[in-house]
Amino acid sequence: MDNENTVIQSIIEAARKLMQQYGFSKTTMEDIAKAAGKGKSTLYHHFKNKEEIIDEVLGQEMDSFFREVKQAVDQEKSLHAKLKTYIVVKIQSIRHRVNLYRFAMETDASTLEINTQFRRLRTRYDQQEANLILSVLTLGIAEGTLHHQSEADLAMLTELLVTCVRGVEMDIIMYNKHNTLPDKADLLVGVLVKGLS
Amino acid sequence: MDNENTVIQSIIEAARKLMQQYGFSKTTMEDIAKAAGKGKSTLYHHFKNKEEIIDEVLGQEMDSFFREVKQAVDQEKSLHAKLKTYIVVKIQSIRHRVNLYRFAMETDASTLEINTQFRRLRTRYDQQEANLILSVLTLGIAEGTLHHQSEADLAMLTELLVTCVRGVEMDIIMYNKHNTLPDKADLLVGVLVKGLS
Amino acid sequence: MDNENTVIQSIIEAARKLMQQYGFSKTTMEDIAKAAGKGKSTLYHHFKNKEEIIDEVLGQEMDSFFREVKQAVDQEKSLHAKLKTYIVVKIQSIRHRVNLYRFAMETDASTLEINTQFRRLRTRYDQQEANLILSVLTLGIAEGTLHHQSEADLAMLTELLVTCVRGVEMDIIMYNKHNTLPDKADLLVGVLVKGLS
Amino acid sequence: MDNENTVIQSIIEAARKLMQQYGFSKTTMEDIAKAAGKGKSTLYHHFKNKEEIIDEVLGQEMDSFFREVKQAVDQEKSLHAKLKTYIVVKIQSIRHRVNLYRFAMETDASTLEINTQFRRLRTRYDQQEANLILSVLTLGIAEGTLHHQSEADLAMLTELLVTCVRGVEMDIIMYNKHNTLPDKADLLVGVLVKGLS
DNA sequence: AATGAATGAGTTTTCATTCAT
DNA sequence: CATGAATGAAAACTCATTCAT
Repeated sequence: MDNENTVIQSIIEAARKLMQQYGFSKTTMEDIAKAAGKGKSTLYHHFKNKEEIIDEVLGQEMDSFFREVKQAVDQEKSLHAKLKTYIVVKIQSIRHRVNLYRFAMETDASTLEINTQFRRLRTRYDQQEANLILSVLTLGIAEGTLHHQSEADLAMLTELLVTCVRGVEMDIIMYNKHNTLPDKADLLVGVLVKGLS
Repeated sequence: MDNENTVIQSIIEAARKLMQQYGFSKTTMEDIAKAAGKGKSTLYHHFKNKEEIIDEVLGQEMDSFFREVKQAVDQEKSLHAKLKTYIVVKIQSIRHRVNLYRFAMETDASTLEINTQFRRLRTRYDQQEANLILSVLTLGIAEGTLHHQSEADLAMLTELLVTCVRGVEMDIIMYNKHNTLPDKADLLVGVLVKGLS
Repeated sequence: MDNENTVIQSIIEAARKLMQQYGFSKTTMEDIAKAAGKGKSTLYHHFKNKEEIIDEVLGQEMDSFFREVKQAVDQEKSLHAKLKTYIVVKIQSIRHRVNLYRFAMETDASTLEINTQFRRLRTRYDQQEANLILSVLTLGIAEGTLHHQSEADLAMLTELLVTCVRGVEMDIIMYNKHNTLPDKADLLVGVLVKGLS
Repeated sequence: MDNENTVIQSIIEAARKLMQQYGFSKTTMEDIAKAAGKGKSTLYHHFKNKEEIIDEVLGQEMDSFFREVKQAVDQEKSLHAKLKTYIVVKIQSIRHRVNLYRFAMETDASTLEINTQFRRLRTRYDQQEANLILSVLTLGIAEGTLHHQSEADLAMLTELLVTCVRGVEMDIIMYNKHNTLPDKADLLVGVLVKGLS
């Protein structure tokens, strides 16, 4: 039982490394098997097909991704610091996962099922993130940095903030522009906080 | 010669339609040939390979894309209106091109060359966009809505704005969340303008 | 020991159901194991290989098949009734076993051994059937419906009758034509009896 | 164009030989390609998939099969001779095609489409055969060997005859029992004609 | 200029069977 | 007895690209 998990985990581990480096479609079952030190057909003993491996890799990765971000944000005290940390750490975490992250886009008409599952994963993650940011903004209000807002407005602001940060993510993913990151994070937080206050 | 252009254009047209619908990798040379009413090997007479077709499709698409956005923005007068129009029209234009746009992500290690070319196209487009936004912001200063800024600061602001809008783009591309778009555009413009003033 | 038999029988039972539904080749060892509630490798404790399971399934099935037909024929009195019953019941019994029956044909060069074994089973069954029909014809002679015949002729007639009925079987197996069955059985029996008298 | 047919025909020819010898499922695309002196993927240039090759092989084979039988029957004059020839030649023709013929049975639940197409082929063949036998029986009536019959009865008799002969076919296909064939054909024809007169 | 023919190098998946515990 | 883990060998199918005409 413990062994079962070890084997499965070692396959996922191998898959994750390869997929991080080469992307999902370029990572073949053969590659994964070889990297895990197993026979190709052994993979099919533990997973129904490639899709199931991808799902597992993505699920684990997103969870650990969120944990990293949350932990870093939790350690900061002020609204400003928390928001900046959120942006910076999120981006840094993404940089190690660019290829996995790109997956969201590898979507074609024919891959609908993959995406269905992916969307589920993604939704779970987004929910967690929204909660995190919401609590940060609530703290900003308690702190006095932000005005008091209606619940609906807070939800909207949360969404807006996440949306803007997603723009920064994209700069990273698409252009590898991360040199100016801390400055841009500062500016973004400054503008948003001022704009929202 | 004129004929040559007609053929080439009909191939690109066919390729564009297919790629818009199914994405780049799922669109095969065979599909394109069939849709263009030509033999598969004919494509290779006019283009070196699939990559070259993709480049051409993307290039044309980006140009027309930029033209749409610029034209709409130019018709507005105030800073506020221009920015909102920029966001709204850009997003609308993207919606018709989601799969083409997604291309930026279909990247795997092995497809580096494609990306190199894509990056060139993308850079050209970004430059045009930056110029457009810069001129809008400059107008905002002339209008008195924004403070006067150093050239470096203006560049930074431009980039920030573009970055935030890219976040909205992503909401569309990844989640098809466009129902709240006009509201969100309003809010975003409001916050940014206030934050920047 | 008794337990051993229970396990074996439950495996065969599972195999039979699956093979009846999906045919021999499409029924995998995994399917059988799952249906029997056992591990895949457990099957190999009780049977040397898949072939041995097939043999057992076929053997049991043919025996029960013959028992059904014989029992029905024995209950009839006259030659005419017995022959008609023979055809009708045989066909009905086959209808529940179409996929098993089809097995005789799943033969490829590589499956020669399977067929060798199958031929043995089949021969045993055919012998029983020939005996049954022979006794029916003998009764027909005693009854006066048929002329007296030499032993060799009787054997030949038996074979002919079985052969013709096999044609009806095939109509069922290949075309599922069984709607006209009772009529055709009547006609066939009539023609044969008249032709033979 | 002529060349196209040559290539296609040579593929079918290769496929036919292999399938006649080894059966459909044991004949792989690779085998066919090798036998045709082509690359594996070339097959897919000319046929959509394995199924399409099988269909073509079967279609051609059935046509030539029917032609052989019809030609032989046409050469005979009397009802008796025609019927006997029908049986004997049909069986002989089948003997060269046993493995192809067996195909009808290679059916599993999953192979439904193949069978749909096969059923179409088979139906076409059966129709031709029924017409042939019908004309033979009509001749038997003209000849005075058979009583005059209603159209419906004639159809029924035709079907019965074909059905009985199918039994003989099966003896060949399943048991390779063809040594006693001519005698059995004589007997069968005798019994049927007497039974029908 | 146009194209039908050909293909190499992959890719996922299947399954009967063996082995270590 | 039982079984989870492992696998080799094969199979069907794909696709960008080249070549001869």
